[in-house]
Amino acid sequence: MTDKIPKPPPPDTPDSDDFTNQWPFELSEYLKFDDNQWMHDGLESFASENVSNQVHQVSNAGEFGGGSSHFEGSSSKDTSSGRENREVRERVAFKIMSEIEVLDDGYRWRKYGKKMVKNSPNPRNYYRCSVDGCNVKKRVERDKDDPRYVITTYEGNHTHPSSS
DNA sequence: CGGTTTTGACCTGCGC
DNA sequence: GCGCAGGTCAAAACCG
Repeated sequence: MTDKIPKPPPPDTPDSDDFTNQWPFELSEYLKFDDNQWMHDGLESFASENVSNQVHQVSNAGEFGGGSSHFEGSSSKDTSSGRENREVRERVAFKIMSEIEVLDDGYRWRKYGKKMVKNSPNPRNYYRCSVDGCNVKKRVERDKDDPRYVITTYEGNHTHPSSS
């Protein structure tokens, strides 16, 4: 990771406006927006089974900053068994056509785990923001149907300015 | 030297 | 109650 490669859309940041102005363009330069999509509800099912049939389109960069990416899929577990409902971590997943799995999005990610999913012959990588105080997590997995596609799932939002 | 990566083990939740 | 799948942590190795 030394090259300044385009990066996928960040989960959510106060500077989302800044991202909105750079990533969509850079991405299209290195990657192909053939079927990228947004998901928030069927994310799990999406990345687990039909990784190319649902979700929304991401042609609108304005959605990033204007619509504020506040996607939350799990937030209905507080009165189930006395379990506290910790902060609602927004989950955003993207499917992009790229040979690179982890793109430089301006943040430093530390890989903390790798797992082999049953539904895919490809392993799933788990990354975490190495910045202290920033508990953002990133999950990267290769599409089982299209190995040329990479599914990146962001969890949480950065609480610090991006480098660069 | 610091930070990061890597791999295996461990833990938790859910399903049957 | 046990098994499976997914997710996370930790110790060692490696890189710049």
